[in-house]
Amino acid sequence: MTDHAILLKENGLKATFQRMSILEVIEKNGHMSIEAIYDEVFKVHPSLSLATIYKNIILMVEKAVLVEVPIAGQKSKYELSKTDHIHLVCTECGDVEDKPCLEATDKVFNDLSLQEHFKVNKRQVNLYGVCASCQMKIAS
Amino acid sequence: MTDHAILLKENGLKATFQRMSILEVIEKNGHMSIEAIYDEVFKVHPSLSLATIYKNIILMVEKAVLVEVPIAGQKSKYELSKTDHIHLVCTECGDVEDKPCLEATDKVFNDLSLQEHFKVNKRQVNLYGVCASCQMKIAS
DNA sequence: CTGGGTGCAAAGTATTTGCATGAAC
DNA sequence: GTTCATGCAAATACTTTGCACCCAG
Repeated sequence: MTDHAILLKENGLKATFQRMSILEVIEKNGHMSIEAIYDEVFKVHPSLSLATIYKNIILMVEKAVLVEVPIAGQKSKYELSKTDHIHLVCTECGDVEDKPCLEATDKVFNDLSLQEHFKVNKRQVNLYGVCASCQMKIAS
Repeated sequence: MTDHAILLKENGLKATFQRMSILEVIEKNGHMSIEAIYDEVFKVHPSLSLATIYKNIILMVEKAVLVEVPIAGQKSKYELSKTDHIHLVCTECGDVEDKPCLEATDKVFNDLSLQEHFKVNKRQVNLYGVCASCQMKIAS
């Protein structure tokens, strides 16, 4: 049984071929929009319908198998749940990279949580800018 | 001439009644979805069309009069451009509060910008949790 | 005046739903 | 076998566009 099958089972979901394919393409690409997931999964399983993608993304986000990454100026992308990190969003090509979350920020956010009578459960940090590869394209 | 009119002019936009109304309701409410903006502006100016809201939001985001605030599990909200801050997003009622951005995080992000060959232009920090007022509702 | 802005209605996308069929366990 | 998931097609919701008319500068 594959890791993805186990992950699904642990969350009370049947390990269908469709779900496994979705998790595979997201794992391979890191962060993907619904449309991009569909295009990729379609290559492997052409009969898979877009409705199935929608239903499963919603379900897997509810079960916390996936996380929605909302991004200014784009449709949301989805990633596998993993330890906290920062998103570097390139405003030229739209790509998203992960950076480890630094301890310093951890502490700041935790303090804030205590101060504010606001019980923080999750955080999302997006830094928007231009990635190395797009900087080079622009320069040339 | 009002502040909003000046703000629009400075960015090369005519100060129409519609645009002024949009800015007013956003200023009053802090963070609003397209739908919410429409509902509020409609009260003042019932002939205003949703298409006009869309056209103007897009325009004002381009001109940096407004900022899109993308939020997991909701449609994006829009706020007036202002100094950097953190968003506390309540996952119960959907409301968004601002908190000043702490110097400590500032420094961390700036350092990261230098390290990473990634030119950061803008940042967005969302902390998701339960606001004080919803915590009380849940408890009772 | 005149150019840009608005409102309307229609077109285009994106997302959700209901239901008959099919697959996982 | 049962239960839950899928695929399809239709419905709904969201967003954009084109164009005739109107208003701010």
